[in-house]
Amino acid sequence: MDYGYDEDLDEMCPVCGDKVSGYHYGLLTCESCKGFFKRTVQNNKRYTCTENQSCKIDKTQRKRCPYCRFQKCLNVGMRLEAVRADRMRGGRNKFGPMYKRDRALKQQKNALIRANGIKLETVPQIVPPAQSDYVVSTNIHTIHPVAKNLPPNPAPMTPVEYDRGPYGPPPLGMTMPTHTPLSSYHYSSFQSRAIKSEYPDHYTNVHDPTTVGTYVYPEAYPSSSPPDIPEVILKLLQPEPDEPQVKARILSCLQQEQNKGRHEKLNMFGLMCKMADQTLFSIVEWARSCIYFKELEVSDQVILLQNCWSELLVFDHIYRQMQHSKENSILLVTGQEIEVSAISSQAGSTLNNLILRAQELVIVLHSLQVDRQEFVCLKFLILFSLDEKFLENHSLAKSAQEKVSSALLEYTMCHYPHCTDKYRMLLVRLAEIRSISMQAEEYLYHKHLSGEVPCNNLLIEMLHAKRA
DNA sequence: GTAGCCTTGAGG
DNA sequence: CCTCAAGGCTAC
Repeated sequence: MDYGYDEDLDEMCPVCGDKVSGYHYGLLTCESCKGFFKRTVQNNKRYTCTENQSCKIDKTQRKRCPYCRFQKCLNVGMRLEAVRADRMRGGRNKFGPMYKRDRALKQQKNALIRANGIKLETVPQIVPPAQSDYVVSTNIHTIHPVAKNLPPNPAPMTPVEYDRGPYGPPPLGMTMPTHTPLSSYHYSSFQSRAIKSEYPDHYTNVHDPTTVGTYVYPEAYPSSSPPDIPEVILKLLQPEPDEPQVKARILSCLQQEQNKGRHEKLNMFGLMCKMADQTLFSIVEWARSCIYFKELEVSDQVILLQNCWSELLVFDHIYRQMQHSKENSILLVTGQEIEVSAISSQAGSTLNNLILRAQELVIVLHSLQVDRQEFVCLKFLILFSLDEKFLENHSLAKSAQEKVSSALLEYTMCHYPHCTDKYRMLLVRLAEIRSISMQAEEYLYHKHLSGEVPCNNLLIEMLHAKRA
């Protein structure tokens, strides 16, 4: 049957621009990128980029940086699942119907061009897994969670999702060449954070707060009587970003995104990624103007941020929900509200579990009456959660961490005398934030591998940096 | 390691 | 049968 295949073959490989030789691993690519992708996945190869992970990949330079080439393969939508774990030759895989549909679309487009001489928008190569949890309105102000009644997907195959893909759970060994097992994760040695399991044994691993109080901190209280709020905390409060300003900036950024061409528009999940991406920019800005942190060498700043970016995002989310004070809905950084029930009916089990865990933590922290002063301290302690090796060589960071810990202890004892163990209870919760953020990273990584995270996303850069 | 060509084999 | 997207082979 003629699918207009000749026209397809005139196309350029989305990875390197070379001539396409057919559908390979989910989309039309050239023979060399097909082979490269196969070798990489089959042999579980791990590359590193000697530049800054943004090398240009074209026909002449594609050999120079396999790291960026493979990233581009994933970004344009090549599918790890299409590389067979059993190496069986021949036959057909489940992408067949998708390829067929894509051909039909292209044929339709070509027929229209021939008939009308109209130059149409490019028909995208196989719509990347667009199974959105939500239907995205064209206007960011009117994002609404929508039930299943909307767009019936004409594709015979539902797109792959981490939670409930059509092939069952993804064969991790095969599909995640850069996967780092959670168990090999570096845990901080810092006080309550010296926790080995994902679900920490609360309290048993917690540093005795009384010993923290024995530190001497000449800078913290320079004058006679202790002030109402320790000076360190006052300094931590200063670089706090202006909420409305951040809100406006992110909102306008998302609006800009939605005003792009039709095919570049993001689905709900994509928008959420963009939102988190922009929030992360604000977090980095905050860190850079943060006392002690700004005095560190840039390379050390990078190490710290790479270590804790997802925790800071989770904590930012949680603190927003604490102020929001509505158990049944989630407040976004843009000021929009989404009903939890609407999310849970649409999202997969992993995302639901993440939201649930975060909401539970919101309740706990709410009952602990965490205030803004404590919030900034905890944020700082997350930022300075270091592993043993780092700590040994960075006395400045170590003393900063101790100063803030001490200030937090003083503050809680002074302002919440009825809640005798508040300091320790707060630190214990940092471990839960760590655990949630790690689960979130895994989730995001799977979403990224299935091509659902928009390109040029800081979150993904951070993920890769951490896994490298 | 790369990339062009070859072989395979389920599904149409 | 034929198709074509998998994996395999091998000169470079």
